[in-house]
Amino acid sequence: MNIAPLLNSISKYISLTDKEIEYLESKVFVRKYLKGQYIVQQGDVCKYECYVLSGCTKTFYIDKEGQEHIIMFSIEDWWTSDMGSFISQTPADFNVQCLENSELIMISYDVVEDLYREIPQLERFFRKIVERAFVASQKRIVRNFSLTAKEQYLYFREQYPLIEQRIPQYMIASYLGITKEFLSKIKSQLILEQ
Amino acid sequence: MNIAPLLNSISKYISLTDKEIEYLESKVFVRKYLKGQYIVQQGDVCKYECYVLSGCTKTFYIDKEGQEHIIMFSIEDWWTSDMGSFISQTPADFNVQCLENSELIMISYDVVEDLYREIPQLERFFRKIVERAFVASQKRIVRNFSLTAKEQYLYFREQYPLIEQRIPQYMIASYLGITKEFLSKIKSQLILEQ
DNA sequence: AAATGATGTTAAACTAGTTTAACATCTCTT
DNA sequence: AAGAGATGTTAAACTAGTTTAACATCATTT
Repeated sequence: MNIAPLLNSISKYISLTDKEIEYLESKVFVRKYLKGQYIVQQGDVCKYECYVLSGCTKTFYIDKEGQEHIIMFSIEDWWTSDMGSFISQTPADFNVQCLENSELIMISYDVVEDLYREIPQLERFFRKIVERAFVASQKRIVRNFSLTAKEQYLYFREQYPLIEQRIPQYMIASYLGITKEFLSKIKSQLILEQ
Repeated sequence: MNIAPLLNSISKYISLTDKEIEYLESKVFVRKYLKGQYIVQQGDVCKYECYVLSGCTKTFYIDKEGQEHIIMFSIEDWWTSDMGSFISQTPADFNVQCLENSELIMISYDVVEDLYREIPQLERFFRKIVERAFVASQKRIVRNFSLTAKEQYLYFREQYPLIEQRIPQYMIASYLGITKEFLSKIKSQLILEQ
């Protein structure tokens, strides 16, 4: 089982003993998903926090008009789940679906308390991970408030060049909160400008 | 020094020994601000995480056109700061200003590591606080995506009735991401409807 | 190579929310 | 009680982004 990328990621914030690494390894598992498969479904209780080893996922919800809205993408070395559902074990607001064949490290709700008890430092690691996620989320709200759709697209392209290449345009439009037609218009404007 | 409300809030997630409470008490302090005073200023490094004992604050930023955008309000029993600035000790994106005379418990960046070392459980407490803040922030993004301005206003009114009464309408408009003129229009529509 | 389904483009008509500007009301200070 | 400053309202002209609908392109399957 190859959890090395996760251990490497953890080691940026805390250092674990060999025993702790062994314990962590014994409590998590790796799971493969095919393109199109769901990791979390809206309405189900989210049982896992997932670390992406390879592949790509989208987190989205379907609104009352049946429209899909993409909240985030996750690629290698990112975390994904429906945190609201996970922490309170209530029905998920979001779906998480694989956009490519993917390999994830799964941390179950059933073991996460054991992990925190045996490896108290993990509490710190996840605190820091969530702090960063919160800051990123606030910054996204700021961008929504003060940037035009075109500016938001340029920001996305600059910030996540790797993601843009792997994902169809209409999903990027959904992530930006605009229609695919309008994104298409923005792109043709940008081509004319340069 | 009255930190009882904070201790009460902490006790919902973890339990502290008398010694730990004493240590916590020795490391934090209470500070009073007058209406209009700034707790954090855009561009400065945010030195504190603040727990609101009494009063009310707004967190906002000024965009490149000089427009103010309100990110959040904080009242009794809420936390406030510029977390992005605090965790990485870099210049703040946000201002935090008091809308009423306020009393805050201040936790300095200089002592927060001591606190985590002496009271490891606090790591858990803050992890949970930030998890909730992150979930709330994601839900706000969802509302921005799928609700009209009127629906967002109704949600705000239902969710934070206490805040609405304490704050001028134009700040609520700013929080919702709309102009004060349009909020005024929404309100007159709502009056006609009922 | 034809057919199918998924993705992307273009353009016209439309709408939610903005801008501008004038005016109304309220509260605090003197 | 008069004036000033902050807050709130109304309405007309405007614009960023949506909707609808038709068509273009590309990859995959048969």
